[in-house]
Amino acid sequence: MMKIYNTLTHQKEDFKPIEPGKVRMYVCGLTTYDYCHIGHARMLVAFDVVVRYLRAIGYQVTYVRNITDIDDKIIRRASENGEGFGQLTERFIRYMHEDEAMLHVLPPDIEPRATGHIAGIITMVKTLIANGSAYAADNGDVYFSVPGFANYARLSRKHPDELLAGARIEIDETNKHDPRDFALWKSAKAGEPGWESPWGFGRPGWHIECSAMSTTCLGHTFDIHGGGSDLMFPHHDNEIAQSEAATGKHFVNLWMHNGPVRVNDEKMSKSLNNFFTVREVLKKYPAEVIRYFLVASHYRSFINYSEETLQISWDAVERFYHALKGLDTTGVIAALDTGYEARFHAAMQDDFNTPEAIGVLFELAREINRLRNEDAGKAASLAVLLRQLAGLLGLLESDPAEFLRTGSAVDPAAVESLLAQRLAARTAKNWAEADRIRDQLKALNVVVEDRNGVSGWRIERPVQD
RNA sequence: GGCUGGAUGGCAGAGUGGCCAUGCAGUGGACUGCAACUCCACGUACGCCGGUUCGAUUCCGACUCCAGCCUCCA
Repeated sequence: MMKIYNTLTHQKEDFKPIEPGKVRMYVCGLTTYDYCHIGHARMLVAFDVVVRYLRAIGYQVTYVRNITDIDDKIIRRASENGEGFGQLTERFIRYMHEDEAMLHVLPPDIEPRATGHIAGIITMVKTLIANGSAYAADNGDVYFSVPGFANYARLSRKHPDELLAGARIEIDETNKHDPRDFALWKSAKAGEPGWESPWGFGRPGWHIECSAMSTTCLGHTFDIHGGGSDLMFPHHDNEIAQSEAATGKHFVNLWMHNGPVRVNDEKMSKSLNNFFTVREVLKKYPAEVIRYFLVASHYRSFINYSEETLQISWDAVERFYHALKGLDTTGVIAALDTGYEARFHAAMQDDFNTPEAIGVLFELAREINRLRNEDAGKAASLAVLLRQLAGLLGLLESDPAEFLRTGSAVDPAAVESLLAQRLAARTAKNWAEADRIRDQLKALNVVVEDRNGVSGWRIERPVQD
């Protein structure tokens, strides 16, 4: 039985989808006006693992992840660049898809864009006005009326009075009846893009798009809603308020939130401008190392991005590939009765405990190393199992020898030629010559590994400061 | 101030009422011509103070410290 932590109830719950065997899941995606950073990558990978795993244990998953392709930041950035907002978002959507592919994140089944759902958003806002949950201000803005919604902010467990006391009242919020009210529709200022609506030319507020897109794609009530923990308040609380006020139905059964990424033990955020983009990180580390780093901690805890943690991740991934290297797994069936598989699944079914699952994979790797000389067949079948299980995390999808030569600028043929000369020297017991060739290779960052009379090689990876 | 979460061995990071996480680094040994890779062995880890218990790092209570959210954010 799959157990998943529900942010709404603050406990792990047995996972029971509304429709047996099927899972309807919505995750808040990106606002596309800049490159993806490592925090985005964490969200993408965390829910990628959720989807992969739920599918692996037999669920038919409909995974929806939206794109916010119209909002204030997009408008500002486009205007700074002197380009249309659509030009800007198209470009960064393309970059996002490239980054996803690099990180082995499978695409969602449906990837709705806010600008593609304007009609649905307007319909929902109309409904909210009609039933008294929202009101149009004189300037063409439409606000959701928070005081009218019982149990507001039950996800973040904030008290209404304290929100009132702490609310920041700004100049453009003077049209609100209550400081906690939030915009469903924003009227366009001169020169801003927008759409015609019953309240004039304007654009949707941020929160309403997710309510409209999720209910359009998945129905009034669905199984899982995910996103970064920083979205819990106000975004997700507002989604709940809007959706339930509009449909009268319970919105979502299970809320999942991934933890934040910190950089050198400091909060990483747009405002501090200390974020690393996926692209720059990919220049320093192989994609699988980044992915390992992201799943080696539990998805709900915070993780710290630093050169040290990434180096440790690299070591770990190399260890796996050393275990897989040189085993002929073509046509081999995975070992079935090992216990490793059961332990791996037990960890994963306990709220996707990937660190514990990975611990099991390391034990499996050691077993492979132990067996490889005495029983190559069994070692190969365990290697197939290792690959299968790691595959559920989106890991170990590369060729071992190739991975161990990541970033190599040397010519493989030249290396092989030197290795052949060295083998001749070794056969003749000319150790001085053999060592000289090995030193020569070392100068090229090539490390020689002799095993069972066969000389393999790998690249000594760069160590960052 | 309110809400939420955290404090585990040199570092990273799971977990459990009594016995092993796991990875990296370290020490000793095996393998190797020497290395590398690999294997074996080793480390009196659970913030502080009380309580429950035969027994608590694990449960309960107080305390200290840290972080996230309450403003755009994955």
